[in-house]
Amino acid sequence: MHPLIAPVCEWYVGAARDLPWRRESCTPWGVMVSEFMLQQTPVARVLEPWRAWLERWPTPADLAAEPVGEAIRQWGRLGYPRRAQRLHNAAVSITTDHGGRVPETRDALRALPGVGDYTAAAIASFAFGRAEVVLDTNVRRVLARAINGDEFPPNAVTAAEKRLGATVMPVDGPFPAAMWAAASMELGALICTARSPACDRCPIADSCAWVAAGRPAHTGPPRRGQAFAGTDRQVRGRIMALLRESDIAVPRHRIATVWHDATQLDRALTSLLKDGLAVETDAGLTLPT
DNA sequence: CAAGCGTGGCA
DNA sequence: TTGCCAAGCTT
Repeated sequence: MHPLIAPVCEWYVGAARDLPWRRESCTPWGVMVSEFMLQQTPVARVLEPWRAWLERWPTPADLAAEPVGEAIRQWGRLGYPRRAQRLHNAAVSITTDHGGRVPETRDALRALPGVGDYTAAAIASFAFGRAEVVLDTNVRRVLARAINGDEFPPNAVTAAEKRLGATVMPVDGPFPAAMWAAASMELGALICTARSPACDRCPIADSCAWVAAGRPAHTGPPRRGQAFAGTDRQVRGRIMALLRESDIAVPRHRIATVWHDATQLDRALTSLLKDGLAVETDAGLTLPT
């Protein structure tokens, strides 16, 4: 057993947040919805939308029975509305191809729209207790610091990180792999954070390679940021907000009021139509049916 | 594989 | 204030 496992898991027992998708009563579908919503979105902003979503659609079949536009509308301001579209598509696939039950294996999960390596491993682990290497941004940062002595992991997941994750994951012993996955994520979220790590409260600070090295600043390629103001993303966001709030088709002249640059507006709208996040009728634009 | 994809809070 | 960051996925 890797020496990090016991202290991190024991810390987790006393420090874990009581998140609704971690409760025993939460269904695999509830776990899956949480994972989609948490992709690039903080926990605090997911709590209420998650509750409302599960109340409206308690099973994949409930969601699959409605138009994808309803999923996009219900998604609200969570951001990246294509996640709602893909979650709906995944619900349809689960209903038609998996008997209405969320698949249990990483490979079957990975085949669903919107489910990548991380989300497949996370659902298999948290919903079904399977032993999978769960590599999210938190775990990657914990491993980068504690084992490699780097402040931050590489920009994209590397083969070396996957090997390291597999090496550290417990195979037997007192701490299940799924517990390690949740505990190492929680450590990254609460203690070993990106901006201001609380090493004074960290259960593995005394064996952390980064702390031992004097917490050196990140070297190597700059971490890519995300511009937003003035980008097509911002324009798309404004258009989608308009469509979500309207029960009827929104004419193009009303769409035009949300952005000053007609060229950029047209580019954004065209991309939304291409992505299937909006559709055009004679009366104007609507969410897809 | 680097770039594109929303949104809001916090340092 | 502005930039960074938040349980990533797809092409």
